[in-house]
Amino acid sequence: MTLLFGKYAGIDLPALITSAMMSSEKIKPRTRIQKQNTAAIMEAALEVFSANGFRGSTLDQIARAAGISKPNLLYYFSSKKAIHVALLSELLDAWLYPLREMDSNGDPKNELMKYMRRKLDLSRNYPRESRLFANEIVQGAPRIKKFLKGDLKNLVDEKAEVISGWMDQGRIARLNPHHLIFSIWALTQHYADFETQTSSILGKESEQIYDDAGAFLEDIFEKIFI
Amino acid sequence: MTLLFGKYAGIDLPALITSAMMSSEKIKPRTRIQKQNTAAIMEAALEVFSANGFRGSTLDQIARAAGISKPNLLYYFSSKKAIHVALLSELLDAWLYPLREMDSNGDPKNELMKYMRRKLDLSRNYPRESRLFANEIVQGAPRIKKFLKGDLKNLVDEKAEVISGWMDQGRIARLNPHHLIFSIWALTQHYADFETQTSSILGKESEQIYDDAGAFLEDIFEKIFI
DNA sequence: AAAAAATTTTACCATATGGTAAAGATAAAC
DNA sequence: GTTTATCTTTACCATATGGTAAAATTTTTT
Repeated sequence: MTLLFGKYAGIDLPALITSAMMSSEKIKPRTRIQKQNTAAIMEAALEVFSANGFRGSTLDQIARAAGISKPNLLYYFSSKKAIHVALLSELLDAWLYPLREMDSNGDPKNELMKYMRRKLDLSRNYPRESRLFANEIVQGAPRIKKFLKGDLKNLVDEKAEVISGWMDQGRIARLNPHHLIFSIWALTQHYADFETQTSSILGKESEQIYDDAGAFLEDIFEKIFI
Repeated sequence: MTLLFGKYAGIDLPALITSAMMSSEKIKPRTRIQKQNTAAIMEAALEVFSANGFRGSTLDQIARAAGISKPNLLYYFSSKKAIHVALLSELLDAWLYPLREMDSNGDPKNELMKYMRRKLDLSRNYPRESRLFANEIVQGAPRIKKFLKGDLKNLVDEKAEVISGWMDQGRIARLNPHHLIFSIWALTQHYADFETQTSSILGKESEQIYDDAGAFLEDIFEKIFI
């Protein structure tokens, strides 16, 4: 089950699903078969793209994973690129959500901790989505540069402003607010994106690693915010 | 200039270069031409692989970047895979180096800070190497799993033991030592691997970003270690 | 049940790509 | 200067891959 068609760290996201579908290829699947097949394709594409990157993935792989033939797949999406774009645009909306939720009227430390926990939950529950994103960024974000410089930059700037305000009021330690946000991203996404590495080193179950990571991140951010 | 053929965050690494060359295709380039061409190929391959991943890169691209023909490239390396493996095995030795340098007899906070600074320097001075590594890990580390579970795990376990000792002695805050090491990796590599993202958001020069990142990381680790 | 619309399959195709064979050209050794 | 070893180019090839056309099938509508 992909992020967008399901729940999202415990929160329903019907609005996001709708907006995502609009930007997808077929403007809103009508029939039962269309709904079923596009969902299967998206799920398969997430699996394949997140594991192999865009160029490392083939239409045959995706079609096989979706349980349909390649020409049939191309009946639903006009090209390989179109599937990738559809997946990413779904993801991006969802990716912004937890940061958007950060409440300027809430308790600063509490709000930041909540954001950190949500991001870690995303890594834990949606590692494939995280890796899809990571693959795209590491390779220069050819398809989502506009998003990075637009919606993402705007939101981050806005929230950095909020955090900066909290710092001015002395309610939280003075730090570079942009880099503080980056640090939350880096520390949480690392567990999804570099899972192969952490699990190779720790030799533990994924669940145990995330529990330990959660405790560790609580510990250090507790100190950082003071 | 690649990491291995040059300097390494200010430190000469002749030993690493030698050991890396041994594991390369042609067991030690003899002639002037061989030396020149293998160097050009490695440099070109680093550029291309780090930007596009393994499957996203073509021999034609690498050959063009190296200024030679594809068949000529294959005179020096038996396959695409061989170039990739040669690049990675060069990198891995160098990658371990700063952690190996962490001295159990030094001052704990000082040693950890030094390690953090070196890792950030690596991101700053060798972002392509960092992205080559990131590409490989994100996609499940098909070619270096053995390294992760072997040399890397051993070294990390050993150093985690050292850090744990420091914590036992109360010379540094009690934290999960493995995750502490991961946090240094995550926070420093993020600036190389996700450079597209950070620069899109900040809209600043890379040098400025790294200066700010350095100051930020000093700030937070100062707190974390207490 | 017939007609219309939607879906799936079969049979292809053009291009890209990793790789090879062998002849030709250079450079090094004697 | 000739021989030998190294290096480079030309001409290929087999396979993989993204994508298309059109017939065949299934589903929906009337």
